Amino acid sequence: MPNMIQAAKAEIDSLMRAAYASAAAKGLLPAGVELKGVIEIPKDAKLGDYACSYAMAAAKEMKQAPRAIAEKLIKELDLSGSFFSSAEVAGAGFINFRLASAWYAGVLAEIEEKGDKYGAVSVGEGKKVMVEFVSANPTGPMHMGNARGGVMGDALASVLERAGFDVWREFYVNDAGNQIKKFAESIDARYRQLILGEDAVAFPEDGYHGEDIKDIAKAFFDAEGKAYLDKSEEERYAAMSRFGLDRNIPRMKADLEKYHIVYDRWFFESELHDSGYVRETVDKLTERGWTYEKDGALWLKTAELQRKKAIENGKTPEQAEKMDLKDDVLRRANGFYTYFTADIAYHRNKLEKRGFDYAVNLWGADHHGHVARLQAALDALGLDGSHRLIVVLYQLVNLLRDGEAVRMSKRTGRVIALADLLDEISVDAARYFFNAKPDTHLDFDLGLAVREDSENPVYYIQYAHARICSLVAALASEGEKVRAAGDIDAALLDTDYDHELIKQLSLLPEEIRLASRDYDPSRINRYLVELASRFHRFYTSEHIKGEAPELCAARLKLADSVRSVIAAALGILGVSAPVKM
RNA sequence: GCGCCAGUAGCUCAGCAGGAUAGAGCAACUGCCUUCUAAGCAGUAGGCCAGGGGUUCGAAUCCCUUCUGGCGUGCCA
Repeated sequence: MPNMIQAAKAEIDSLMRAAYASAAAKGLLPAGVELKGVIEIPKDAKLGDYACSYAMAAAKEMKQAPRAIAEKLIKELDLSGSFFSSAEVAGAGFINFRLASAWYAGVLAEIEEKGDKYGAVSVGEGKKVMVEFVSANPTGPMHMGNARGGVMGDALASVLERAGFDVWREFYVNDAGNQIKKFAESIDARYRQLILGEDAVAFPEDGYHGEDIKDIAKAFFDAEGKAYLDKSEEERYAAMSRFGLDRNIPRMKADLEKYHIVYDRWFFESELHDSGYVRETVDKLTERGWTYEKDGALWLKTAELQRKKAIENGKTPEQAEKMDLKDDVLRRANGFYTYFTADIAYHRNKLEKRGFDYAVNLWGADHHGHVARLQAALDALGLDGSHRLIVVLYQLVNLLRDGEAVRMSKRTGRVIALADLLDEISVDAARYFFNAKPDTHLDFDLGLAVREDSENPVYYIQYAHARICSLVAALASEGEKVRAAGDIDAALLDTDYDHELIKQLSLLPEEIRLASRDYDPSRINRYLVELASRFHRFYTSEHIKGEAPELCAARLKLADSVRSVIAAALGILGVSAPVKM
């Protein structure tokens, strides 16, 4: 069932076609021209509620001035029984339509019918999409960038769900490879320092220097005593990395759950190695002729693949030749696979083995160099990575307090950790503020996030919701319940405030469609601020309680619809909708 | 060098599947609570959309180019 925006646009299209057929039949306009152009909502509501550019687009082919065509078409327009009360020619040849009360009533009815599912659209067609986000190294505590990625990933997943995709949330745990080796070496060094003294054991140059490593070593010592002092390096590393991961991963889960982020699965990189899937993936690339051996290592021809891709994307062969590209190592001379190789295998696992139509990843912007080559590698496997792997890059977070940069955490003397942030601000504020437009640096101001006034958009939105809840409760206690959409007279909602508010309500499905198209859930933030703003304006200028019964009922219904839509949209962002403030 | 992203009001940003006079919030000033939450509302101001070319009825939006900033360019992850 189409939403009210689609319904309005579809109706304008058919009205215009009927008008053109009629005008052509009378010989007023040349026949046989295919009508095209856009039907849109004008930026300035004074111009009209919907605008149609068909007359302008047809001007050339009809060999008439756009305004003249528009005048002829409008004479043939029959608006009776439609969603529109009037139409007029304006500007260079626009035809502007004015909505009638039946359409406004339709919006309220749709909101009532869909409830907290209002805004859902079906562009996803049930396709399976995996959203992989955060995927922080399990070798230490998470930081602000992870918080942003977590909040954005979770909100994006929700947006895609509302857009009709079959969504799966996943955390990729890098529990194999070089950094785990460093992790184990670091714990081992701290463990032995604990027993033998700090000076007796050298700490690895490129090890993890954080206090958390000492804590892990201490816990390991408490559990095992000196038993591991004399064991082989291999045994020590295996036991310590296992011990460290078993301690860190549940903490990461707990930290993310504080932000109300829950995954369908935590996928372990080691699984890909242990099952032979990484090797099998490399073999497949070799079979297809995309690898070669050099200096004892196995290489992937990523340069050639990326040039091919660049040419497909419209670059000239000369430009592609000029690109400074290098091939990548899949298997090092020491026999170990690189992180890149495991990543290729992981994405093959997503797209091929597990049958996801799309893999959406949220990465910090510093990883942007990997996007093209991972896509290229998946292309080489015949998986169309250029289209099925979508990477959303987000810039890092600058933490500010009242305009000044915050670098240190008071508690640890180090960069503020994910979990500590919630000591200062609410989950709602974190979820709202981190969900900003991904491709710009985010200045996150702790002072602003805790402010309780109009400068803080979270409170502004939540306040609108609470205001309505309190209004509904006050009227209910006087026996005035919110009526069903069919039982109010929508024609009484006839002020500009009413109309602007209802039109904003009608926009949520469109916002969700665009947010999913652009992989940008922050559209919902902006939508909510605008909705709250229009509600506050309506509320200030129009009374509800004490008005004539029918008017009171109509306005109450409108307010309650706003309440429902705010709650639904906040729900997508994972922000609460308080009943009282 | 090459690649990706960004450059719109003093600040933070919308608008970028081409449409009408380029928007909002903040900061500044002025008003509004004897009826539903003032955590709210109303009003005043600010611009060569980084520069230059092109495409067309029409460009902040598309193309080319120059400049500025961020990031990347490992047998690291």
